Amino acid sequence: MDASYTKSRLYALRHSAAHLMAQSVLQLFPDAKLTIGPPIENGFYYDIDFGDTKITEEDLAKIEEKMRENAARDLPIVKEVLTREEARKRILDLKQDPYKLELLDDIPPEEEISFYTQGEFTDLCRGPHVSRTGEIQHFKLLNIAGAYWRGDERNKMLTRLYGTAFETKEELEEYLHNLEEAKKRDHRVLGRQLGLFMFSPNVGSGLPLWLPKGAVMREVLTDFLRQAQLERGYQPVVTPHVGNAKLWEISGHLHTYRDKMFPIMDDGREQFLLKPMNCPFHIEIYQSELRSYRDLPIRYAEFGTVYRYEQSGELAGMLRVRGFTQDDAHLFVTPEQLLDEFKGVVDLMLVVLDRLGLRDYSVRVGTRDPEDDKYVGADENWEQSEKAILQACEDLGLAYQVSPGDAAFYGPKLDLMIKDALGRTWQMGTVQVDYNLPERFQLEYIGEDGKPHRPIMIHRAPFGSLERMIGLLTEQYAGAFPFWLAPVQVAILPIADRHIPYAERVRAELLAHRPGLRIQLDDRRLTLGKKIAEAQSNKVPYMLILGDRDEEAETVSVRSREEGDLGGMCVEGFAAMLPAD
RNA sequence: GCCUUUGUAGCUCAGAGGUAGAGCAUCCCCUUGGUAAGGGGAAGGUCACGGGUUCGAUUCCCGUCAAAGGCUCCA
Repeated sequence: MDASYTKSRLYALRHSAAHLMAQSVLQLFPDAKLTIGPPIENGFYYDIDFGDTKITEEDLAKIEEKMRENAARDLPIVKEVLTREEARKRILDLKQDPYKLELLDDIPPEEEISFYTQGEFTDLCRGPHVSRTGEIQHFKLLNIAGAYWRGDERNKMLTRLYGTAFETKEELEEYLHNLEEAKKRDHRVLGRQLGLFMFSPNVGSGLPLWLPKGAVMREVLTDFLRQAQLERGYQPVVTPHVGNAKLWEISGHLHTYRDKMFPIMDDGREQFLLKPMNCPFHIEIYQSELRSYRDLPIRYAEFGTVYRYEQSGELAGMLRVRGFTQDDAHLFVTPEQLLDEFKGVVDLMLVVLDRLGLRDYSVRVGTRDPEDDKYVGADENWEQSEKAILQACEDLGLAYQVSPGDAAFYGPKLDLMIKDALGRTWQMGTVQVDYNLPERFQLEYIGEDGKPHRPIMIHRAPFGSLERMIGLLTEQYAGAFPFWLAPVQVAILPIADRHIPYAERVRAELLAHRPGLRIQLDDRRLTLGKKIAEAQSNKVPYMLILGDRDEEAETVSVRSREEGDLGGMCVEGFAAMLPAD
């Protein structure tokens, strides 16, 4: 949230709406305990402990009704500053312990302690608020969710009530309308409509099945990246989906990552794991020979499918699945090469983003959370690698934000973050510096001095995963993919059966001009309008309509997805007007 | 995993304590057509699965599975 929002009247209005909701909740459920209730990007929420009472959507409607009554009372909202002792007493009087007392204890000594009161309702709160409840006119409660106290799953689960509020009725209605519109761009809806991918309960939760058109998109994307990587000195490798559990014991995954892995397979002699990451395999390849400093950097790339046993409640269409293909690579570099190689990777990521037409992304540098002990490796290595990442960002002029606690357990990283149709942020591409695995696997190269040295690893995936990337691209483009990515690029629509032979000729000629062009010839006996409607809803970039007139003149009638009827032209002319790639 | 919600034909959805309907898609027939859906007919459902209440459950209750929105965690 940017500063202009947090200082805006809208922000205060939503904050006050949260209070209005809390007031109404206490009228209906006097034993409820309030915790925190802030404004958020598109509205507000309040986390409330309802004890053993289950809150349902019917209650939400009642609460909203009560809110309208309290707004109509047009109560003044009054601020009051208390001392810490007075505040403690007030909270106990209001029966809002223990949560509010905990919050009170967190307020630093130099900060003032304020309460806001409207009618019989008083809440510990930093403010600011609007001046009267009557100002809160255009709001709606949206949904109920569970949320852990202080965001920690070891704590009690509270009930979170979400709502939104706006200055005007029009803005509220527009927001609700946009929510509906966003649902139409949902990749799960479009994925089915466009025949890209599916899930089947018979296969398993979070395990996608790629349909022919989605599989084509995967190939287009991998071909593109494979080429870009070849140009940058990457070498392809291929490794299995399963491997001996010992590998992950050495890597530390079994210790740190166990609950994210599918259960161990045990044949009584050996134990195997479905790989959650490709790194140990690439490391084995690195170690298959004695390496010289002259060999480095080594860049092993693999479109590797990995399996992670994500919590069931976390799965989200293609954006979070349990089996996915990373456009993975591991770079083995000397300390002197680290910065340049890191920059090279980020540069490749920017090329990829540009190609995909993704402009609206943010860069997050994930560093260690000093409070957390999940991280492995020496402090000086962490410091060095965090420094290298920040240096690379500076050198490349990237706008980034540092996010403590978002590092991988083995090293800091740089992530590309992109929003989906519903405004949720997802991590896409990632680059991670790793001193830990080289240590654990005792990786070495022989340096100029003839002595063994330890390389540094860089893990990186510009797409992140094909699943997430294609899911996200589907939402970004609302299914109308750019020409080079469209699963079907040209639909040939003969008007009547007698035009099919001509359609076949046109297809052959078009392929001669543009080898590999993805053409679909619709030779079904349907009306032209029907064929166009179908091709249009499948978002095919170009349609070629072929009837008597075209056959006679040796032309094709072109219809574009965006611009409609473009008129007749010869096949060569059409081939020439197609986008270059 | 936890909280809330949902699960009816391939898809989108309607329905009610007494044994289920529409549109689209599918199949057949007619239509050979010029820029977003020609006409007619047929077929298609253990109402997610398993228990319970009831004379009777797809409908009410419990459990399981799956999905959605959150929370915690990650490409």
